[in-house]
Amino acid sequence: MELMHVEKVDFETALGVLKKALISRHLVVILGECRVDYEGRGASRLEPGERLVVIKGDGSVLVHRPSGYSPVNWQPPGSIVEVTSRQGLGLIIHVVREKPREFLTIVFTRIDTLISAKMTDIGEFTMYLGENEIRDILVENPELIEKGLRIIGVEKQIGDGYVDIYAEDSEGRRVLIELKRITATREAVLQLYRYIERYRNEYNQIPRGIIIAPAFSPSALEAITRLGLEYKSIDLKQLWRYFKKKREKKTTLLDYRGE
Amino acid sequence: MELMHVEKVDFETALGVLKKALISRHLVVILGECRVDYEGRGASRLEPGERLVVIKGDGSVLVHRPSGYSPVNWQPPGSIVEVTSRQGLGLIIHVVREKPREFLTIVFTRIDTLISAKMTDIGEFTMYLGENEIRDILVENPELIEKGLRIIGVEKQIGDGYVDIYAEDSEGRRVLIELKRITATREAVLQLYRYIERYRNEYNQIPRGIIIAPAFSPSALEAITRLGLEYKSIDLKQLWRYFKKKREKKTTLLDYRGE
DNA sequence: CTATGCATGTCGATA
DNA sequence: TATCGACGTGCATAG
Repeated sequence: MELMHVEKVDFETALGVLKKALISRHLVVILGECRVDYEGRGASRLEPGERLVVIKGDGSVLVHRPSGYSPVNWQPPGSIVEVTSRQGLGLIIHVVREKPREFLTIVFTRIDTLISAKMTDIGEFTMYLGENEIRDILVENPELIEKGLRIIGVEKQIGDGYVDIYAEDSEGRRVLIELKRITATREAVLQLYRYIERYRNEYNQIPRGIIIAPAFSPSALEAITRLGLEYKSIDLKQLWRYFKKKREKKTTLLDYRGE
Repeated sequence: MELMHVEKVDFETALGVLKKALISRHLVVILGECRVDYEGRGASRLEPGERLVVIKGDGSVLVHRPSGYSPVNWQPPGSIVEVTSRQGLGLIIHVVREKPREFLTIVFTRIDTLISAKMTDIGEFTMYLGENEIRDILVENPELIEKGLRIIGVEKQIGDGYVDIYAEDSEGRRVLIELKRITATREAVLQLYRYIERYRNEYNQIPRGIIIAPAFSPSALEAITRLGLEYKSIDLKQLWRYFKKKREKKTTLLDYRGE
C-alpha cells in the first residue's frame, strides 16, 4: 500500500497532498475539525466539530462523527470532488453529485491528520449459505428441485458414505441427490455415481441420480452425460431469499413460544 | 484532538495501541490488509485485500473497500469489540452484536497505519428549510396557517419594510403574517406590530397580525398577548414533507417539459 | 435509461 | 422493548 501521511499541517500543504491524491484517485482519510453544509434533495448544516472524512477514489465521500454507524453527511460514488484553501482560513472540499444535483461542502478549520493511500483490493466478497442450509431449504421446498418430488430423508447412509438427499419422484422412482454449494466438479459426479452403484447393489433397483449445484464444470457435465445422471442448477440468490423467510418464521415462532 | 499514530507496525505493538484505544473509547482508523468473516442475519466472506477499518467509541465498526459508498461489512453501535493477536500471524478483531446475535471477524495480515483519536464533536446537526422555502410552502398550503385563509401576496411593502405574507381571512379581514424559521423572540413580535401600526395609518383599518414560528420565547408570547396579536406554531418536520412532495412534483414537471 | 423491490438495511418515534 | 414508517435511503436487477 502506497501511503502518504501528514500531521498537524497547514492548509496549503494539506491542499497539495489532497490534490495529488484526488488526481491519483487514492483513498483519503482526514481527521480534523470541520463544518459541513449540504443542499440537494434535502438541506442540512453541521456545526463545527471533530470528524473523520473519507474520500474514495470513485468519488464517494463520507463524513463520520465519532459515533454512529451511518455518516452524518455523504456523497455517493461518481461525485466530483474539488478542493481549495482560503489563505490559511481553512481547507474547503466541494463535492458535487450530478443526478440529482446535490452539493456537499466541507470546511476544515483544523487538520490533525491527512492520509492518502493507494489501495488495491481484489478480494472477492460473497454472501453465502452453507451446504447444510442449502440442503434444508431444498428439503423444505422440494419443488425447487423437481415438481412432485417427495423427500424421504437426508444424509442417508449408503455403504460407507452419505448421500445428501434421498427422495422419490412423482412416478415412484427413488432419487439420490448430491449437493454442492460451489461449482460441481467431476469428482462430485463420480461420488454420486458410486452411491448409485452401491444403492443398486444393496436394493437391487436403479435409482435416478441428480447432482445439484450453482454451476458445473465442463468435465462434470461430460461425466454426468456419460454416466446417465442428471443435473439441476440452483440460484443461490433465490435460496438466500428462502433462507431469510425461513429464519424470520423461526424467530417469530421462538418469540411466540418464549412468551 | 488527542492523537496516537503508528505505521508499519508489528501486531503486538498494534494490539497494545488498539486495546488502549478501545478502553478509552477512542475512534480507531486502520489501513491494512485483512480478510473478513460475518455471520448473523446473513453470512459473508471477504477474501484478503487492502481495506479501511473504522472502530468508533460506541462500538460501531465499519469495513470499507477502496470504493463504494457503503461498508462491505459492519457492525452497529453497541457492539462489543475485542482484539487479539496470534503470534505475529495477524491481528484479529472480533465484533459481537447481541440482538440479533451477529459476529464479525476481521483478520489483519498487515497493518500499514493505525490511528487512535480522541474526538469531541458537539456540533449540532440540522436538516433545514430556509425562510423562503417555508414561506412558499405556506403560501401554497394556506390551510396550514388557518382554514379559509386566502393569500394576497408575499413580501408586501409596508412603510420601509416588508411583511412576509399578506392575506385575507374567511371573514374578509386583512391579515399580516410574520414568519420565523427559528424560535420567535420579542423582537420579531415587535417588528410585526410596527407593520400593523403602519398598515393602520396607511389603509385606515386594523388588520390581524399573526406570527408564525416553530417555537416562541416567553417574552415573545407575553408581547403577543399584550399587543393583541396572534401566533401559530409550525411543525418543521411536516413542512419538510410538503417540501419534498413539492420538489418531486417540480422535478416531474421539469422532466415532462424537457421531453 | 427509468422503475421496482430488497437490505446483515439503519434510525427514530411510538405504544 | 417490539413495531412502524421514513430515509438526502443505497443498490441491483428488470424492462
